Amino acid sequence: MTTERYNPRAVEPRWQKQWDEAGLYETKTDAPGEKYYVLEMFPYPSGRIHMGHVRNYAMGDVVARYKRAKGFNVLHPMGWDAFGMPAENAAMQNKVHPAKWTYENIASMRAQLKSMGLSLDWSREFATCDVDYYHRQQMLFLDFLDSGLAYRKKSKVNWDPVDMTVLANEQVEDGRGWRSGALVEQRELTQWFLKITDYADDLLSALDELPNWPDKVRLMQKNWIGKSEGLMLRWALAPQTRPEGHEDLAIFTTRPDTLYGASFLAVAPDHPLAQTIAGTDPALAEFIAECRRAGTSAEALETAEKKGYRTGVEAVHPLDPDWTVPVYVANFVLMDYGTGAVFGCPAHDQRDLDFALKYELPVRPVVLPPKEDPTAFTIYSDAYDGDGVLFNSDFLDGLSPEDGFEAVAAKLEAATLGGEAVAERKVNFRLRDWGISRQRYWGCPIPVLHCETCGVVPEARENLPVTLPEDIDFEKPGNPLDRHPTWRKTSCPKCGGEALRETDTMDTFVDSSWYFARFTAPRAETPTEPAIANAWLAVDQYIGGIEHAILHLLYSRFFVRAMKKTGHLDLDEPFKGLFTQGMVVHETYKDGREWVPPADVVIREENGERSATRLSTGTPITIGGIEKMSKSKKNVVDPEDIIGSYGADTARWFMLSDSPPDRDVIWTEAGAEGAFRFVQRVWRLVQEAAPHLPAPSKASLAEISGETALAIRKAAHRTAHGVTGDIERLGFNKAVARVHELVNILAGSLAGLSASSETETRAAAREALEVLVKLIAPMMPHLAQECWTVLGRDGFVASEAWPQVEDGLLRDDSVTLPLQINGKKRGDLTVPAEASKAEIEEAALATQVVRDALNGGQPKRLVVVPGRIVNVVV
RNA sequence: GCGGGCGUGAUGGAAUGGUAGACAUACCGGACUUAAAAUCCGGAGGCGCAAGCCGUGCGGGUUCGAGUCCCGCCGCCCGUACCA
Repeated sequence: MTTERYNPRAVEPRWQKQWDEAGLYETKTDAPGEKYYVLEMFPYPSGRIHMGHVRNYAMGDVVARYKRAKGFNVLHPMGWDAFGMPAENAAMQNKVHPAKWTYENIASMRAQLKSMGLSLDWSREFATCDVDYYHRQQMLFLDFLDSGLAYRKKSKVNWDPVDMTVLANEQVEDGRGWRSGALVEQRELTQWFLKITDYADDLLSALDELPNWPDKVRLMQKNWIGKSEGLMLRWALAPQTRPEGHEDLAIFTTRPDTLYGASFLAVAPDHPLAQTIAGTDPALAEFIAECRRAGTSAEALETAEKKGYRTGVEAVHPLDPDWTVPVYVANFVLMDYGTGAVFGCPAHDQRDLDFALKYELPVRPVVLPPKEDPTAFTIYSDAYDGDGVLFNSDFLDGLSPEDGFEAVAAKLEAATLGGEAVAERKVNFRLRDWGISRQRYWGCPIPVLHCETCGVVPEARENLPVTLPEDIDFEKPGNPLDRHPTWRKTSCPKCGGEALRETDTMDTFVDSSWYFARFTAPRAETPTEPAIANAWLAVDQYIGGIEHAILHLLYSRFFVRAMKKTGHLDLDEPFKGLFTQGMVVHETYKDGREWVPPADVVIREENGERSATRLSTGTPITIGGIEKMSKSKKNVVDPEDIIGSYGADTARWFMLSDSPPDRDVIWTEAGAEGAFRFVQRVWRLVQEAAPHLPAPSKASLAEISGETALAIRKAAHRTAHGVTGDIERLGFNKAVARVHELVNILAGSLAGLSASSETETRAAAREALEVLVKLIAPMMPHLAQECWTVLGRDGFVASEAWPQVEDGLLRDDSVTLPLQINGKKRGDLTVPAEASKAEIEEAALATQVVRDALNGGQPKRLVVVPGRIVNVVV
């Protein structure tokens, strides 16, 4: 018997062509079956797909194919997140137009994705840089503007004074511009914002309605939104010390109970009070200027050394008119949060303590931890932020922090300062409005005009789309729209006079905040066809990287609310189910200081020691750490190479098999080879058995009773049951392990199968092999299809129903329980499957191990968990 | 800095609070082969001749029983609002 080796290079394109011609994966909204929308985060068209894409899309494809087999009407589209900075960088470096660069990248990535054999509906494809798409985004923007969801305000950007351009946070390295090396300055610009804060409370409370999201993502969003209930509290400023026009200073605090521990106030460098004082205090002006040379990212601000400047202004303690504390300007206070001013309580906040120790401010503990002596309790270098009882706090002494909060709030709400209440209760959110203005070319133009008479005017809807000009130059840095000779000049739709176009384009997060809705009617004249969008949405299963846990997902959640308000959707949440996959990582290699790609490395293993040499030069190579695949470290494996040599099924199978899908997976050559061997193994198993099987659907399975045949049936049904549950829970690696087990069993029990084997065995073998083929079909669609044909079946396995599990085949007559003495396993106990607790107890006490352990005595305790364990405590 | 996560054999990992290491990779031995590859069979957490003891990043705790739950550390990863 000779078997032909499975050749994916010939088989895969052949079936892909046939699926394509049959329109197998094109979705019709009115097709039968309950709808199911599965979506993977669409890729940025960098030019080549990477292993992370293979993993992401393989997972989504398993879900899509599985749900189709379960009878659902599945929507599984693909598109391109095509605006953004890399295209502009390429334009500057290689003098290629961003559009040309982007569309060429899309063309090559589309070809690569198609070689993966994904069950995507390509007829719905679009790129966010298509005029057709951003036209509808401009319509949405105007609707948002009309409903008060878009507005302008001043905010800060990173400014490179040499390149005269705005920098993204990632373009700022150690406070300097990445190209010019110049010290970055903060600069204030008037920019466009979307009012995500209107929905802060709803975005928070609706997290509870998302049970199919990972807890960690919901928690991250909750903390990001950052709802806190506190007190807005005004401190009088001592008359001799305060500047003109600043009688008091409002701070926000969630801990008014610790007010007697206050030792300073601190305001943000941008706070009006700081600005006023800086007008007459050059040293403060210099301090503020220094703070502004830091970049705008929260990370940069918070990791910088905490510094303050003592203004000389003193603030009067709201609970004690004889007590004043100094007012500082501090680099760690954020103008965006609360009032841009805080009070410092060093004893109970680590950051305040660090600040107080540095500037030799008093540290007065006011919360006494349980079991501490109030006369001896002292704070040294660690602040105490736990619970306790208030002390050193006058009328608050003895209260809990919660009661202290209430007492202070009640007292200060009633007190007045300058004719108004000293304090008021306030709910504050950490979440800020979404700044969408970008001073860049390659993005969706914001469709408004600036008219000298009418001010800011929305572009008339009939004048949309506002398209990007094609004749641009990237010779100079900065926004090409700004210096375009004619593009800006237009007329005002309101007065007909001369007007200038807005040159800001939109953040690319806007593009990705509604693409899932556009897929439901990708060619509609309006942003959505509401009836169709409502029928398909929400996305039932969304799959993508954990790095999007907050921003992209939160913006999308905001967008469906805004689109609901403006009548484009009737939907509460965009993504019903969410799954966050891990990254694909790989070992790194270095030849001296130069990174070396894996393709140029030969690994040897001797006496358990791994060593490496460079293929092209023969020089020894240092094996480095396992890191996220990245161009800079060259530790990338090109999926095209893998698909070219092993085939798409092998790449998909390996990406699904080796690690839990939410964790990182390490790409290894050996793992890929192992997956390829398994492909061949399945092929051999099916091909060798096929000639000896009964004709399709001729096998009668009901009266099978022979031991061998029954064992085959049980194995197949047990596996089908397990794999079904695994895929439902997206446990692909476990599904793969079960399929391995089934193939191991079948390879053994079908080894000698021939035409003269028992009829029962041959019938069971056909059933088992068909189950196997259907189970692997979502993961390795080409191999499954080829096996399906070899088994004598017509048509597409992709159109076949998922295997039906016979529950009767899942049960065994007896079970073997581990038998523990004092929690340690000392034996096994085999009992009938339906044995009662009492029967198991009796059987356990009768065993030799237990009798030895008891030594004639009585057990102290007997724990029986039927189907699980028996534990005898002696 | 802050928020979130992860940590189990040589390696990737499995394990509703219930037999730690399923399944796979690498490795070792055997069969087949002139030989190799492929394939098939077998072995294997550590220590020990064995009975057994020890083992899930480190230190505590809860429990009849902890990889799993709680507290405190360490290390790595993600996010930190203009990377996508």
